[in-house]
Amino acid sequence: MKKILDCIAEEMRAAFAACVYAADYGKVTLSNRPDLCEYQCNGAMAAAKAYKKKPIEIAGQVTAYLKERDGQTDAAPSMFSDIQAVMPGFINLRLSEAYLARYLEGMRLDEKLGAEEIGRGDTVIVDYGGANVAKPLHVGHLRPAIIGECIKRMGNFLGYHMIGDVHLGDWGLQMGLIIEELRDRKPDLPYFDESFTGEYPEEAPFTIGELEEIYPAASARSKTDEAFKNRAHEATRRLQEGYAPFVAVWKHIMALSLPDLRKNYDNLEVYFDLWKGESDSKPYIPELIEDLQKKGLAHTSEGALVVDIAEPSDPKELPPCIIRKSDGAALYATSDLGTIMERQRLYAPKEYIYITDKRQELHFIQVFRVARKAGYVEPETKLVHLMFGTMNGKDGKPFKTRDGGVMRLEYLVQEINDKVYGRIMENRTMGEEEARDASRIIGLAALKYGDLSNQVSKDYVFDIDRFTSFEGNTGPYILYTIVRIKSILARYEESRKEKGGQAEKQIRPAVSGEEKNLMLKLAAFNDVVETAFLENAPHRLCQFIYELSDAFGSFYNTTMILKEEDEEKQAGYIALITLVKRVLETCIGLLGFGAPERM
RNA sequence: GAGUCUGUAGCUCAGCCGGAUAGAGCAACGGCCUUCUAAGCCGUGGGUCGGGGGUUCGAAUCCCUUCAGGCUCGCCA
Repeated sequence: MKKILDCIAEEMRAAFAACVYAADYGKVTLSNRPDLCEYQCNGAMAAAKAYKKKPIEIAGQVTAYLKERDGQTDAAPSMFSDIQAVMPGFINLRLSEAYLARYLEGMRLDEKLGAEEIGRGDTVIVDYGGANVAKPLHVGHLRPAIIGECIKRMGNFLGYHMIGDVHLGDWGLQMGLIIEELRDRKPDLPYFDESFTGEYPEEAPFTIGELEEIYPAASARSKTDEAFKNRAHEATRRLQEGYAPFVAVWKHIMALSLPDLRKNYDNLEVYFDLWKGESDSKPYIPELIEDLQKKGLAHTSEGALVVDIAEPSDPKELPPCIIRKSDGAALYATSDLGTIMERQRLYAPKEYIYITDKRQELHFIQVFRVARKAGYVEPETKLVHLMFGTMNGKDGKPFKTRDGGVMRLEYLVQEINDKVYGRIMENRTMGEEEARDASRIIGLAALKYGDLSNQVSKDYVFDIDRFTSFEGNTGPYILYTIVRIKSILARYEESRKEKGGQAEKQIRPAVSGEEKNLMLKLAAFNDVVETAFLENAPHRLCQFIYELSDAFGSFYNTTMILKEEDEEKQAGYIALITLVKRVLETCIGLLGFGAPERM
């Protein structure tokens, strides 16, 4: 469906054109003065300069034309209930109730609620997750997972073919660190016996628990123990070369880690289409390096193989992209470039979206420039680095546990669920099992909404108490709105069974200000989803459903739906709140969570 | 040091490709439950949009400058 703003703008453009002004001045926006109007056009003021007239004069002409023409074109209801030219040159508009009802009826009958499939099946790779194997998910993995999942769902909804890749960190230095730490702890393992020729055991010689302890220990040690660090680099290089014993250890690590990571992502309702990792770029690396050399892009510098990416227009000269270290090992940029080669061959995406911490900005500038210079992507392929800000604690510093450590995601999720459970039990009578289920659903909403309602690129304060609050602009508040609608609809259906009656459920023109306001909000849905996706801005979707919930709250408070005696009117209300429910449920689905039956 | 991002109510945040009186939520205060979930709704108070210049009929928004903070600046990812 055409967006409501475009419908109005079309009329406005025609009016400007008919008054012999450029149609482009007929741009319409949502009003920022709801007390004066619902939509506004400021084009007359912009046109005033170009045509050397007073803005109000132009606004007056356009307004007069619109008033004359509106509603006379065909059998359709007239679009406006009020059109006014106001000093200095605003054109203020109100939509007619009949027109608005007809628009919403169109939405109601549309499976996609009026959203257009702008994606046309284009493939988009979303690289999010970025978990490291051998390391439990911690709070640092939360933002990419939540944001990426939302971007992916929005894209799919809009008709793109979104491919989400977890893209594990499974090929870098951390593997070397683990191998060497393991050697020191269990030197008798056959992997460390150069002369061993037998079969390596199928069972891993360590548990997931040990692994989770080994990595941080090794990582800390490498910062003070130079010799150990060098061994880790050497082990990393040998693993990348395919040294069989290390590959065997690597396979053990993968086998233990993957199910654990998957379980944790499942708990967050984050689902990847691909479980690839940096190691999958391995087959492409020799070719990558050879090609970069052949094209004359790569050269040796300080012992490493680098590609210059600096451009004269850069405000500061950027360092070259290192694709092979002086010890011969591959690194981050190498695997990302190899991965691009693979993705081009397997999926040929129209767009790549990488979701990482903003500290990686330079890395992606480098990788993107190399990919373009070497022609690994089409010139028109979009390469997007969606970078997110830091998740801070209430003190404004990066979020830590009470004792200053990094918090495991599992524990964080558990803490939130417990808080929500506590709140449910204070206020509601609900069985233990139902309350537990509900607190999982509500907890996830609290967590995701708390994150997504902030602008992606900015740092934000992660405040569990605020997020799990059931009041104000929170996930639980949105769910509460949905639950109340469900409750009304269930009661309505029950009473239909008893009394019969079959008034047609269709959207009727608003009879109150609250109802109209609710309808106006609903009408913005397709515009909002599209903008939220195109701008990679989930917070817009959050803001929208908050405003929609708020508008529903006012309507709910002033309109007794189940007590309404006029059956047709009541059926109209039911159609309207059913639509509100569908829009809200669709939006939270895109944000990545669902609603319980009761709360 | 250079580059870059951020600075809006006591707190947490919207608004930022220029438009009318800068919006929410929390916290504070005051109303509304014999009626669909009051985890709700309605209202009140609260602002030098970090400071200073400039462009413009009009600036939180664009430009310059300055202060404060974050992040980045070749072999980690």
